[in-house]
Amino acid sequence: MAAEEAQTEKLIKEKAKNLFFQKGFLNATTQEIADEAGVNRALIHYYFRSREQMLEILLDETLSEKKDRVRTILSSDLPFREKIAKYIDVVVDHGLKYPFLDNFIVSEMARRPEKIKIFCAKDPFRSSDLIRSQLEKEVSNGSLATISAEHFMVNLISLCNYPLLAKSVIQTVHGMSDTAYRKFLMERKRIIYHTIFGEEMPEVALPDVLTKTRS
Amino acid sequence: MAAEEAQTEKLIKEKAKNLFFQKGFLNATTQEIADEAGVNRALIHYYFRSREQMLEILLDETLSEKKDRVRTILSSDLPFREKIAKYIDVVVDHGLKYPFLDNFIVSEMARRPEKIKIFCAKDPFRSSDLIRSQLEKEVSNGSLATISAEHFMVNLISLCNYPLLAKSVIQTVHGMSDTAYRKFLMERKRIIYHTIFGEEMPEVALPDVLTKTRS
DNA sequence: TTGCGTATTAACAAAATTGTTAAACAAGAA
DNA sequence: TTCTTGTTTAACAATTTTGTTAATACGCAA
Repeated sequence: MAAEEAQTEKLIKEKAKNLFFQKGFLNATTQEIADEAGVNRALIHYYFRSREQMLEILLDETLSEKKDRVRTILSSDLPFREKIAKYIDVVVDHGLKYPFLDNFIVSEMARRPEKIKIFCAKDPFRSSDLIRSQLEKEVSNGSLATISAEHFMVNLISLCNYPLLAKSVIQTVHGMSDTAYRKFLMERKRIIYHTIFGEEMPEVALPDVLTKTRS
Repeated sequence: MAAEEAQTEKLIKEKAKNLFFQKGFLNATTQEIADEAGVNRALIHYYFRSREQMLEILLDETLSEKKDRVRTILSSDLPFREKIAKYIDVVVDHGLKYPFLDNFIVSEMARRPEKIKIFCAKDPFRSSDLIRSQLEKEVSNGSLATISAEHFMVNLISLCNYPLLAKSVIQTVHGMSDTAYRKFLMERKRIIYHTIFGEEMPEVALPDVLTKTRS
C-alpha cells in the first residue's frame, strides 16, 4: 500500500497542478480536474474531502518546493553575484513549469486574506533578509549602487516572474511559438543579471544553460 | 436622458471595476457586484445583458484608457530618458488604482484565448516598436548598454507592474500599511529608472512626485 | 390627471457546481 | 471460495449562480 496505491492521488494532484499553475485555469472545476486525470469526480472528494482542501494541499506543496529551492540558494555561502545568478536560473526554470503560480497566489490572497498563513506564517523567511548583509557589503564596497535589500529583491523577483506570468500575453503580442518563448526566457536570464548588476553575467554562472535551452 | 440617466450604469461599472481590478476578486459574482453598487442584481442584466458582456466592456474600457495614456507618451517626441520616466510615472500611478488589471487579463486569456482580440487585434501597437528606433540610437550612442527593444520593454514593464500585482503579498510579508506600500511604490519610480539606466533619475522628470506622495 | 417610456424590483427558472451515499469492483488474506 | 479492505463509480441532493419575466415605481409630456 506504500508506493503504488498513491498513484491515483498523485495523478490527480499532478493534473490539477497543471490546470491551476501551468495552464492558468484559476477556477478549474472539480469536473475539469477529474476529466484531465481521467477519473471519476467523486475520487477528488474521496482523496481530498473538498475542493478547498485540495487547493490548500496543491498550493502548499508547490510553493514550499519552490521556497525550499530559493532558500537553499539564498542562504548558501556563495559569492553574492553567483548566488543571484543561481537564483535567476532556478526561479525562471521553475516558473517555466508553473508560470501561473504567482497569479494563483495573488488571486487567492485577495479572496481569502486569512490564508496568508499557508505560505507566510509557516516558514517566515524573507528573501530580502537572507541577502541583506551580503548586499550591504557590496554597496559599501562600491561594487553595487546604493539600494535597499527590499528594493533589490523586488527588482529581482519582478524581472524573473513577470515575464512568466505574462507568458500568454507576450506570446500573443509577439507571435512567439512555445519554443521561441522558451528561448526568449533563457536569454532573459542573462538580461536580468545584466540589468541588476550593469555588467555581463559570467559564463561559469550557468554552466548548464545550453543543455537546458536545447531540451 | 443624456448625462444623468447613465448614472446607475456608470455606478455599476465603477463598482465592478473596483471589485475586479482593484480588490482582485477575479470571479466576483453578479450578486456581489450588485451589492457593491447597492442595486438589484437584475439591473446588471438590464444594462449589460450578461455577465460576460459586462466583463468585456469593463476590460475594454479600462485597458484602452491605459493603453491610450501609454501610447501618447511612447509616441511623443520627448527625449528617450524623459519618455521612459514619464512611462514609469503613469504606469505605476495607474497600477495603484487597478493593481489587479494584469492579473485579470492573464487569467482571462488563459480561459478564453479567442478574446485576445479585445486588446490585441484591436489597436495593434506594440510598445517595443514605438521605442525601437530611439532605443537603438541610444545603444549606438553608447549611452545605453546593448539590449533589444523587446527585452528593454519587458524589463520596464516587469519592474513597473509586478510590484503592483503582488501588492497583497508585499504588504503582508513586510507588514506594510496601505500608505507605507504607496510610499514604497513612489520610491520605486526612481529605483526603476536607476535600474534601467544605471544612473539617477533627474529631479525634473517627476515634478509632481511630492504632491502625489502626499495625497 | 392620464399616458407612456424608462428604470427597478421580486419571483421564478435553468444551469452549473459541489458534496454525499450506497452500491459495484478489485485484490489479497483467511 | 469467502471475507475483508480499499478503490471507484453512478446517482442523488443541496447550493450557488446566472439569466428571464412580469409586475411595479418613477418621471415627464400631453
